[in-house]
Amino acid sequence: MITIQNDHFSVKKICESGQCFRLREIGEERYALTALGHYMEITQAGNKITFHCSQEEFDAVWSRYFDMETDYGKIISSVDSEDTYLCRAVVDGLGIRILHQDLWEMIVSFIISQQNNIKRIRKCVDTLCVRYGEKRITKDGTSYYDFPTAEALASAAVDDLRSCNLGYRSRYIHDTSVSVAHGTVNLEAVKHMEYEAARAELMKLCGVGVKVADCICLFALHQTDAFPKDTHIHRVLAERYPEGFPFEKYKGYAGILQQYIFYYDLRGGV
DNA sequence: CATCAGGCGAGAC
DNA sequence: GTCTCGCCTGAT
Repeated sequence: MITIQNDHFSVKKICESGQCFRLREIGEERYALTALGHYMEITQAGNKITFHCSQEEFDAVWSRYFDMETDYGKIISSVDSEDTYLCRAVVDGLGIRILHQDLWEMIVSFIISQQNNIKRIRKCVDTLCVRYGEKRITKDGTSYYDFPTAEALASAAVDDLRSCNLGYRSRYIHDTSVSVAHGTVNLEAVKHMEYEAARAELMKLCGVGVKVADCICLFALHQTDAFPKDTHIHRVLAERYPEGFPFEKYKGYAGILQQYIFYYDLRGGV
């Protein structure tokens, strides 16, 4: 178990920002994360974060997952001081990070996310994991489920998926799982593509449109130019940036700012 | 009882 | 290319 101090790391805000549906609060300042075939608990008091894992596991798995190489202070200080809305958003979201999550998991999660709310998205994802994921048990006896593989989901009947309360997204998940399991869309290749190519390739998947593809690019491929525009972002851009959002000022990381704006708006920021 | 939640696909034009 | 419409389900 290792403890670090970092002003730009808030498990709570990462959890609330809705990019990861398998990070959940399990107690006072205590969180459980299931990702990349691992389970880990995290506790945080102020800027002190404790990862309940070995140093080796942290270095091998979580350091990259939590994007520890990126200097979020630098990003925040680069915000135009005259852009008072964006300044308020980044201050409110201090501690948010863009995770490096699993590509397949993000594809399925964000197909589920359309016309859906975070609470129900979590429930749907959990159900899929319990029904189709591998069950595992940690050294201290905590059981958890891996995210199901494309093959596992592809072999499920659409009606079985429907009974996971996926609604009309059941067919999308089924068709997409088949495409990936059969290699019609090669995810290993997608991982090595540039942003535009990856986005276009992902949109070949059923249920993946512009917005979902951008979420996948941002949260799995760490393509920080990707700027997912959902209904919240559309409204904020129309209200706050009638002349257009200044993408040229934030080339290479506008997507990270999108996440601050999304989180700020979600919490009722004005 | 309506409406809506981090859209998308299909069909019309 | 752009527009419209219908869509599962649960929360409010």
